[in-house]
Amino acid sequence: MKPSIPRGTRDFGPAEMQKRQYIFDIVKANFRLFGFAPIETPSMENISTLTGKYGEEGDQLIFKILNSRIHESKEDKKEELRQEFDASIQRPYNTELLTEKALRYDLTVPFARYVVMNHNKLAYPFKRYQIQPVWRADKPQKGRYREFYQCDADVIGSDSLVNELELLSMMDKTFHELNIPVLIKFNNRKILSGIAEILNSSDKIIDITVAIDKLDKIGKDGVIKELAEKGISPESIEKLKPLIDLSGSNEEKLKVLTQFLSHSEIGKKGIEEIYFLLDHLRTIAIKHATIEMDITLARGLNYYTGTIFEAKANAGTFTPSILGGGRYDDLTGIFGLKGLSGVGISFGIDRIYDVMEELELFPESINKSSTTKVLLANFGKAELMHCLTLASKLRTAGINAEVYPDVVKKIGKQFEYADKKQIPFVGVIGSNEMEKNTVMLKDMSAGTQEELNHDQLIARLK
RNA sequence: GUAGAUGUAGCUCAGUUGGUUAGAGCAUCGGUUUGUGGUACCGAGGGUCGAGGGUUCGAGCCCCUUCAUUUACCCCA
Repeated sequence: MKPSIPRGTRDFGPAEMQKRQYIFDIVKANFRLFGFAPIETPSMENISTLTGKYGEEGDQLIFKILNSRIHESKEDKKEELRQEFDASIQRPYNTELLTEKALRYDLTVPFARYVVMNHNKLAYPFKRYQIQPVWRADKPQKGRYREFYQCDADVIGSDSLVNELELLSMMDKTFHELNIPVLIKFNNRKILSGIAEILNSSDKIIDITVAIDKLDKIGKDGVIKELAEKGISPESIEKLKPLIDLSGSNEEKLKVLTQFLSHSEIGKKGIEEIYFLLDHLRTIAIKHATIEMDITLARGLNYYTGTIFEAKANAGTFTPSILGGGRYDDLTGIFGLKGLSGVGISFGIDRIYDVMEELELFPESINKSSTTKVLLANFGKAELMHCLTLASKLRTAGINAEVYPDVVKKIGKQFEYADKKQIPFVGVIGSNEMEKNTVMLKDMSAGTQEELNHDQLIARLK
């Protein structure tokens, strides 16, 4: 049998893990620096926890888990199961008779569930980070996987826009440390709601923003055509024209918007919030990222209600969104806990990896498959035991060391192993060295070697 | 869902209008070298050409079906 893995999933070898870990470490360090504490939640949730939170399209991308041991059901139940199975082939959902559990689709909804279940134990505002895989039953493509990691940081129980500022600052710092030139776009759902209010078509707001978002790709006429196809009235399209044409600096765009939304309370609130963020960007000293307001930024997840964020690499040809996030006023409400506002972001580490790979941003030092500093090569059983003692001495000194565990005919094999694993030094211990209590240390890249006693060896490798 | 591309050795891929025993590089193993890898040279093993059917004297190549992978649209990290 030829082995394979499910599509949209990947194995990660040591060399890839080294680089992935590098990203995780930087992200995690920044989460901690900004006061976020870690939690983890189960890979699977009750399906009722997840459905209805991600919009119609999102719901269909949830990976469902078939109920276990259905073969043990009583006979009358089996008939019911059969009917449900037949029915579920005809429609895009099935009941909990077949599926009670599902793999998590993101980390935000499980977080909301966690907050509700642990309400009395938490100190608000509660700041948590969470780095775990999520699963989506999407069709895989470049930069789109069925299993991928999200790195979330959310603060819940505070409606202050200072949280948004802190998150912006954290994004800037993190991407700076990763050395990724980044464009952070932000918008406010209240503005989108305002636009819908003015046009009197709140149900079409997603269609409208999606259409406007395509301006770059299909041009102004294309956008207008798409709006018409989505059932937007000609009068509304006429009204929208200044927004389609929106360009210039953040200030110029806001001026147009302010006028457009002058009769929408919620729209005006959105503008106020955006001004707050823009006014204080200087305070938080964004050093690296380009920050841009973009009223076409909509984001699919339907729980966002305020600020929304998205980041893309600002270089290269492969520029998928590598971070998303936003504010949700009432995510815990559906789980019965009202009045907790939250805001959070999610780094998409798999795409960050792909982008960094394309732009060759991984530092040389981590670009190898092993962290071993020295391999102790041996010539026989007695030498091998001697190596073990020396290895533990090296490790006590904090030097990553490994011992070649087999006694082999050709010593070259051990050098070959070190070479393949890119181990920089090989310590050779034969009977000569053992007698003198020394090591013949070879520098693998230079090809040179010198005989050292144990103290010299440690000093040399430190 | 819609459209395109690709399936040949463990991996990456060649393979001429259809014509003897299907090739290369890398990897593996052995040797040149029984105290030295990466470089060089010599040799070896390894294939139901994704699967099934059809056309033909003859199919890796043409036709049909099917499965898998992949890219784009939609949406998203």
